[in-house]
Amino acid sequence: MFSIGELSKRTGVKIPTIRYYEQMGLIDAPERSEGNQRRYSKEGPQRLSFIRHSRELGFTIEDIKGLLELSQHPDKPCQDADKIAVQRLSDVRARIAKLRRLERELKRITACQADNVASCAVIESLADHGLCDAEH
Amino acid sequence: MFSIGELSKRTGVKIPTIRYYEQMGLIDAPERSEGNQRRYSKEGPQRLSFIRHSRELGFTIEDIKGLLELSQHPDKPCQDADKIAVQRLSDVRARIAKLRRLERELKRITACQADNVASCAVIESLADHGLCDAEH
DNA sequence: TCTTGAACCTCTAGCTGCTAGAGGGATTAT
DNA sequence: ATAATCCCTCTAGCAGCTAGAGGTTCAAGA
Repeated sequence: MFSIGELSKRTGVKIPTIRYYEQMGLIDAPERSEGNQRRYSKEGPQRLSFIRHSRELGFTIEDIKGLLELSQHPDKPCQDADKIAVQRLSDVRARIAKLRRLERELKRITACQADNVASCAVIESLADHGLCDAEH
Repeated sequence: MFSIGELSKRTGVKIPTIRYYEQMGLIDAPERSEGNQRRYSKEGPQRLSFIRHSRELGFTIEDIKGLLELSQHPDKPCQDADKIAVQRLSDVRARIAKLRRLERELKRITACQADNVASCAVIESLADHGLCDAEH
């Protein structure tokens, strides 16, 4: 049995965020002390770490709800979980591709040698999308 | 002189977004018709395209304010503009690096061959951060 | 000229995923 | 017993829009 502050320290999830997750239904409302303070058992950190890790990987709250639901039913086929992860993977790849294009353009832009804004590549490039290498 | 709908079509920026930019001070409040509707002149699309392009490159509204300010003063040195762009470039690179790590982990996770959730790598990996290749 | 329907207006509230603060009560160590 | 530190709920705020309500204006056809 430990407090929310303790749970926060163990998992690296901030206190208001823990309460937020509780409100969003990601974690069950824990028991309370006499004085109405949250008291977590040892399952607390596990579930919260799962959530934290998933969030770091970019899963949405809704995704995580689905994954948690699944993990409560160990006999279900894991295709659903896989589907969510595959979707995430393709999101991530798309974002990487897009950022690479941006990187290329920003690199070009920042190679600016002009002395003043009138002929500055940064401003010019932003004004004229037609100069871009790629679409975005 | 054209309407906000026309401006929206020409620039690809949605109507409420244009009004939002006006409110945020990115674009000047345009003239109005007799009946209080916005009427833009040919400078409208230029500035808005600049903004749109900048947003696509991930510049914040505040960044763009700075860049627009600069572009109004063509005799200023362009170091400031360059600084903003360089900062963006390093942001983008950091984001790419982070996403690459996520991609690697998701790829590993989605190679799940199990039949049911009990031994599914997706769930397991998310539960146990210790299995990660990298930090995040 | 009148009428219709599309486009426009302002204002408010909602989205995601938290985070910060106010104003108060509980717990813990000394 | 008291002080320091924690915790409680509730509300509001962040970015960058987006959606809706409820009402007005515009432009084109009859």
